[in-house]
Amino acid sequence: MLTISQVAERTGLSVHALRFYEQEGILAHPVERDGGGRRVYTEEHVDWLTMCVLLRASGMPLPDIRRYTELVRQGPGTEDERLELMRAHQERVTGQIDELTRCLDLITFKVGVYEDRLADSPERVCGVGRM
Amino acid sequence: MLTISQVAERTGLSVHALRFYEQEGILAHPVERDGGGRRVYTEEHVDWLTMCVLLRASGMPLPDIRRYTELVRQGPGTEDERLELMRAHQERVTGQIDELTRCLDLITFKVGVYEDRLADSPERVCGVGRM
DNA sequence: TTAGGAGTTCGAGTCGGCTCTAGGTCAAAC
DNA sequence: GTTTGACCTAGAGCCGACTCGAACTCCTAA
Repeated sequence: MLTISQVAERTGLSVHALRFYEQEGILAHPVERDGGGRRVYTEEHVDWLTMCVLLRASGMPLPDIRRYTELVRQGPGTEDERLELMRAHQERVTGQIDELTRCLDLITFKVGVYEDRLADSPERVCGVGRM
Repeated sequence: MLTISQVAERTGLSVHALRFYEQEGILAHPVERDGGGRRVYTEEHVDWLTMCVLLRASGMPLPDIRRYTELVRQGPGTEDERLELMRAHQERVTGQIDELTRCLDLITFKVGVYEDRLADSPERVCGVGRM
């Protein structure tokens, strides 16, 4: 039994984002309301949202997360599509990691270049200049 | 001596993006114009832009790339700030890779879960259901 | 009983990074 | 000589994922 701000704190999402996610259908189980119409969350919601945060952090777009959420809501029998979704995302993420690793190589090379240049001539720099 | 569309093809940027980048000050050397006012690029531009594409692909924001470009334009004496910029970006990228790797662990776990579930009961799926 | 704080809805605004459109110029091919 | 296609500028539009604001309702505690 958690308030929206407690869930915000636990998940790292803002209260605005939490309402937005709910409206976007990014919750596997509906959020109850108390007498005054306020949202009442459970630990299950926190768990689900925590996973959503991870999916988002790895670049899964909201429409995909919504689709996945729908499949989970529909219950058993949708495992094949869930697997498909996750596999596709898995590939995207490995691809991203690969690309970032390639970029990192260049960046690390650049860092090395500047370190050397500055080590050689700490006062008046006289390197190649370009790039 | 290259036209904008040739540069677009070589760098993977659109012609729109190339004009936009120029306007944003993302070119270490100015682009010349022919008699008709058309941009004339050189291989050096392609090299520079290729690096910019890599920096963008690794999430460096345009303002940072612009700053880096300015420093290179200013020539020798700015190496310390260039190094600082690249080091900061290097850290961001390694951080990103770490985070993505953590996310990938969850995703791979999920994929495993669904593979097992589907392998156990290819016809009528009777798994736990939640998530 | 009233002030404060946390919650509500709905809709508008923001931001980065392009992308696209309109309206025009120019050189070459037909 | 006109049509085609690539180029130009300036500025508007788009997209995703929030973020923020206004105007309101509650509950609680002084």
